[in-house]
Amino acid sequence: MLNTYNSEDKVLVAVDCIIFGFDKKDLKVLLIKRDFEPEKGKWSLMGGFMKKDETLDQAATRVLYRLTGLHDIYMEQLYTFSKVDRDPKDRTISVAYYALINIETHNQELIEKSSAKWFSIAQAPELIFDHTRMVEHAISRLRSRASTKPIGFELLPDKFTMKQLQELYEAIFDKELDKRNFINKVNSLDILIKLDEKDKTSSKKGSYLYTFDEVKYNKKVLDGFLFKPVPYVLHPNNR
Amino acid sequence: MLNTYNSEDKVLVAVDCIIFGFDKKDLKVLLIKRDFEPEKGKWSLMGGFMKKDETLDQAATRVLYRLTGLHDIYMEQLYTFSKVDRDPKDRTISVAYYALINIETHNQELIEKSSAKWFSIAQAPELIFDHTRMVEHAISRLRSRASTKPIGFELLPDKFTMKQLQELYEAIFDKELDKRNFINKVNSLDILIKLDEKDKTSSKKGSYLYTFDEVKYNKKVLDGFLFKPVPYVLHPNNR
DNA sequence: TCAAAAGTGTTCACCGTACACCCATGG
DNA sequence: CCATGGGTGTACGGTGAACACTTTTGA
Repeated sequence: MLNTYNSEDKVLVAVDCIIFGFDKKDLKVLLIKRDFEPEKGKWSLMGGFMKKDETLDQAATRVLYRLTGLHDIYMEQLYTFSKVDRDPKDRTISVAYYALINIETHNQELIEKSSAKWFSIAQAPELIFDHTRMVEHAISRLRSRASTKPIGFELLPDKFTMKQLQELYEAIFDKELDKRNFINKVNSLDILIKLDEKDKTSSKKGSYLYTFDEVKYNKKVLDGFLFKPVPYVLHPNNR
Repeated sequence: MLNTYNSEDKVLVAVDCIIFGFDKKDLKVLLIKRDFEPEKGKWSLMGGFMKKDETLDQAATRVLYRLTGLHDIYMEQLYTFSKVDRDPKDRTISVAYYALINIETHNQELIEKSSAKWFSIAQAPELIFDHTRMVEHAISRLRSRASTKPIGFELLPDKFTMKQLQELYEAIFDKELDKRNFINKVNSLDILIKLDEKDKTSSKKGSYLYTFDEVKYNKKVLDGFLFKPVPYVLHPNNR
């Protein structure tokens, strides 16, 4: 019988998190030096195993909290990796999640305690198992998301300059953008609030600070701006 | 210790397949009437459990073959569902796959033996567990794929008319399209071969049959048409 | 000869892109 | 007063969307 619940086929389900941050001009990933076997001493993504009484989202949230001390992180399931020998110690599958955090707000102590470190994407070391593929996958996803929705506010401080926002997009797409076109585009979206404050750290004139207007943004998402993301709903009257 | 390989947390990993087909003017899903517990007698997706010595892709391929008798099916991993009580019998997680098949080529006997049936999307019955959500998710993904790559040739017979191709897109997006714009667009992609044959079943004049030009298509995918799908590769010199 | 489906082009609005100069200020 | 980064507008080409009439042929 093919549909039996055969407990011999039970496996461990790992959750691995690709944690993105942005600092100055660089898109970064948070990696840890493993202090346990297998592959002790090598760099890897932050991960853990899903417990029998939690969902994958809960497991990912738990892992992220353990490393960063942050709740309410922007997080999304990516893909499930299942090569039979991906983990030499035991048969596992791993569900990859990616997360976007403001690099200034996380808990520095926790990170040090976990021997974690931020790496610029281009300078990331080789990772254990299939973790390098996971990071590549996450960057692709981050790019396609950033093309359709204004992502990235999660990665910046509350107040930021247009320059910073532009540099973030340049880092995500690894491509230089035209200043005027970028600003025109962002302004046409009408989701930023221009503050009266200026940031004078990088020039004599100073540049205006902006914040993200969540109310307008949420309204736009519902109305479907950029693409219209028509979700398909079956049995809409019966949910 | 948080990173232990604790075998108490091992779970069964299901694979559920959303199998799409296209017939006349309707996008369809293949569903089975369960002849086993739990939820015996109800409609569900075709599924099975991943074995300890196979990958998820292999499990999905096996499940699809069991139901359709087909190899080399277009298939893609969708998302992993993990609500703790999603399956009342035992703790499981389920990795959803969607597949596109030509509705004329599958093995009719196998389908009947599995008490499976094709349903138009709009008339699909309520499904067990979280399967309805899986189908919704699959349709959303199918739409976003169909917006970026010409998908759909998998769903049509080898030779097809422009009308059929248009009706397929209309079914996927649940939206009427303009005949002239559609044809112009498809022709500008330059991935079809116009045959000398005509299909006379639906009109006196007859309409030309086309086939999909795989060589040109693959070349275009590599060159990146529509979107440029810049995949991100870490350590490109070291793979 | 006529009903029924197939086939075929043009116009217009909008969006993405390329591109260069003046402004404000602290040192 | 000048060097440094900040801020601003326009012109052009290409793409997506709207739109209607002629052709073929079997009944």
